[in-house]
Amino acid sequence: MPLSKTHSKNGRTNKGRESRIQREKRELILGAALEVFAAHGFRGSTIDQIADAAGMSKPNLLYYFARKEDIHQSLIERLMDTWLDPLKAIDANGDPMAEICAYIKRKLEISRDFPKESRLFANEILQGAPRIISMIEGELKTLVDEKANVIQGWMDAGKLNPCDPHHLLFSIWATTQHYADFDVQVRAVLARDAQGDTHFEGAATFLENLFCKGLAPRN
Amino acid sequence: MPLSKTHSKNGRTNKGRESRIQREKRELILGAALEVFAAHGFRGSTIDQIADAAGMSKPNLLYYFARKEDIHQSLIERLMDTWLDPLKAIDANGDPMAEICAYIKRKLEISRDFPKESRLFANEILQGAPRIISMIEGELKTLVDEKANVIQGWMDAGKLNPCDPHHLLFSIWATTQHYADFDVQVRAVLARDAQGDTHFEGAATFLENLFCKGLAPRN
Amino acid sequence: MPLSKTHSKNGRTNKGRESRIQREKRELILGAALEVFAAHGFRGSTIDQIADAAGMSKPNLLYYFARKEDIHQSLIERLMDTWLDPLKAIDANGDPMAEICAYIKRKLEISRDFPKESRLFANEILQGAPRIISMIEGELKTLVDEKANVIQGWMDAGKLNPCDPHHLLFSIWATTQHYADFDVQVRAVLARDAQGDTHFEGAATFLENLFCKGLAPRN
Amino acid sequence: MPLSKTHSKNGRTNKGRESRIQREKRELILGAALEVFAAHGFRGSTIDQIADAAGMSKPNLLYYFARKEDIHQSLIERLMDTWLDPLKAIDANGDPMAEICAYIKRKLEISRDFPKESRLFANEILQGAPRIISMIEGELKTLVDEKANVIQGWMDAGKLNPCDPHHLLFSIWATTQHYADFDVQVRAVLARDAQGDTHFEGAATFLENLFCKGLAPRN
DNA sequence: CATGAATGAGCATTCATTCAT
DNA sequence: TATGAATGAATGCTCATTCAT
Repeated sequence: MPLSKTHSKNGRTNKGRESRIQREKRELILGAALEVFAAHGFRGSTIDQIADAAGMSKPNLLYYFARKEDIHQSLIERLMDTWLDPLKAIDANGDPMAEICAYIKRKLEISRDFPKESRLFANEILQGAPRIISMIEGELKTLVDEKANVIQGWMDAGKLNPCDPHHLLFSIWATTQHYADFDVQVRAVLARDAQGDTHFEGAATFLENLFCKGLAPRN
Repeated sequence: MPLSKTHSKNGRTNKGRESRIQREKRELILGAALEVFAAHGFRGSTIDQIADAAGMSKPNLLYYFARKEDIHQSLIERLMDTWLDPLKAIDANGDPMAEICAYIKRKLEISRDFPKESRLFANEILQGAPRIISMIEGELKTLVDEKANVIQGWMDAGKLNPCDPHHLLFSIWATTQHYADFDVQVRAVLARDAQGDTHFEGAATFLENLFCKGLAPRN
Repeated sequence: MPLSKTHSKNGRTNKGRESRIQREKRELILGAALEVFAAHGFRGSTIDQIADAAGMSKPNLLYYFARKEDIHQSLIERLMDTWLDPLKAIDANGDPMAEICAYIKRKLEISRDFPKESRLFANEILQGAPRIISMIEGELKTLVDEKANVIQGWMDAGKLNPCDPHHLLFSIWATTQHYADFDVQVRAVLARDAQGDTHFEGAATFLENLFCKGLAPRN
Repeated sequence: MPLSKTHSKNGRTNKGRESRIQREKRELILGAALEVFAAHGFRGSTIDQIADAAGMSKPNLLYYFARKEDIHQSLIERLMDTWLDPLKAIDANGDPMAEICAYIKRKLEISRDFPKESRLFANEILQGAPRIISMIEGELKTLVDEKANVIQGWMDAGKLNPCDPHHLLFSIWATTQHYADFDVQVRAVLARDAQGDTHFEGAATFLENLFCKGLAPRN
């Protein structure tokens, strides 16, 4: 992760060496920023809010990240790993149904455990993905195409009911991320049934059933 | 005579009579605002952008809508109808599978034909739905509960494979709206296969298959 | 009273002929403007407020007075008459004490009956009298000097206790106008004793006593 | 650390500790603001004018006082002390005539030395005292009632010619403040006699005479 | 490292005034 | 006359960013 412009500008670049304290401060800021960005969007968030949430002064925050945009960029970048990992984990040699069910489960867990990350991502895509379009057209597309091939292979082998693998992935993304991105709506509609995160179990049951039924090969 | 606060302020409003020209201008503004709000969110949009998009001066725009928030409110209000209508159309006396398939189809058409509206809504929910939470907790929840009851009835009657009706609705919303809200990502991943709106047919086929299989009763 | 610029600009000047209707509308506007200007000052008042108070549209109001400043100017001009008249009425041939008491009484009546005019004047003076300084340095000063001479004459003749006639006039102005200009404060301090205008009687009694005692010649 | 809302917003205020520099800047601003507000009233004054007068940029000024209203409020608050102090100083155990004469003298000195404060106050009252009405109905009224009682006591004891103590106070206020509030008019009328502040001596002589005569008990 | 102070650019909104009908 | 519509110039305020210490 590159040091902020402030550093290089001062000619005091640490050449990759970052003290533990520095790293911790940057983590602190990123955590605060995630909270704020996920709640108000990029334009709707102010450096003041983030500095407040991080418990530091605005200029001090800007010492670690020279521009608001940089904080956002850092968040997005590390987000992409979280985002791609579950998909990467789909094992071409595993049992098709099990692999897909596991993927759904992992995605749902991410929605439950990292809803802010999900909303940050959704915000970014909604605005046209200005800052990550290249990553999407590159890394993500490559990975998706690869895994779609795997799934297609399974279908061709009669191990899965045939359908478009890309749309299958879209549906898994959509249904699982929905519980993070549309959280307020989900909770409002479920009302008292959605205290805490209990409704995630209902969601898991439902989605497993939906996709298993939909994908199980006819015998 | 304008409806905006600026004018009603003087208490000489014409009570709903609105000239054709006025109505057209207001439509023009709302169209431009939809474009802008959907792309940048409420806080990320400026009156200047909207005025530019509508081809008028900022003060002139404010002649029709006294505050930025008023424009947004107007859009949200008319959006809610578009949003609830398809759900309302689910007929308790219709054929269960047909009704649900038709609902999915309608929702998908909305994503194709009114993607900006969908993104406006998504933006709003993502930010915690500050301006529509009451509508969601009220009108929407009531309607959802009602239709969930209908679906539950169908399941109890053995006409549908039993599952949680609320999560079913969430999944339909998520999968269909995904094609509008995550449009850039969908197109980037599908690349040349997603020129125009052709991928919506693939989506329709896939979703129909998914939900039909998932819901078809075992006999 | 000159016609507004709008008229001359249009080349449709009525050459001093003003229809009854026109005159009435102008009166209507001036009345409304007096109310508004007295309450909020020149800069604090908007044409909208005045138009509202006058029950007409803003452009229509501006048809009669082309600029906000013109309305204010008209008010100030006619105010000066009201302002100078009581002073003019001091009769050099009258009984000194009676003349002065009558003057005080008239001034107090003006404060009671035309408080808005008084406040308009006070506002103008407070701001440095930008629009009427010439009138004050000219007409008013001349008149004051003249009457001060009359009073001085009375004193020289032993009919009044000698004192500075200018400061005497200032004190009469100050004490009487106070009940209009500082109306809120007077009422707040007197509280329930100042319902309606009843406290003006107390003021009259007090001031008559004060100035009579102060001016009565020692015998 | 600043006291203004902007800063307290983040909850990390230093609780009253204010650097010397800061205090000086705030004084600078208040001085400039007093000048401007006294001359144009609250609505008639712009932050730009004040910033200019204080020799700083508008945002910098807003760094010290987050809102225009805050500056005004600060001025009004410190004004109230200046305003009530002389009245408080009236000593129930002192010599009645001497006490009142001293009060008049103090009030006149305030008009001479703090004319802008007086005009600020007059401006506020003229506009209906929106921001200080509570202070007037509370603290001021209480104090006035108390001192009016003292004066009434003196009258009952035959030490002063009986009259309404409230109107007496009003008259003292009116006559003394007149030299600050109507300064332009006073100077214009006195013309060359009012160069500098020399006319304040004439005023003092006149007022002492007026009120002494008016209040001296008949023996 | 940390922060108080400063600022340019921007933004929503107001308002006097003009224009067209 | 009357008014709906339009606009340039403010005006209060925000905010990312910079500067100095």
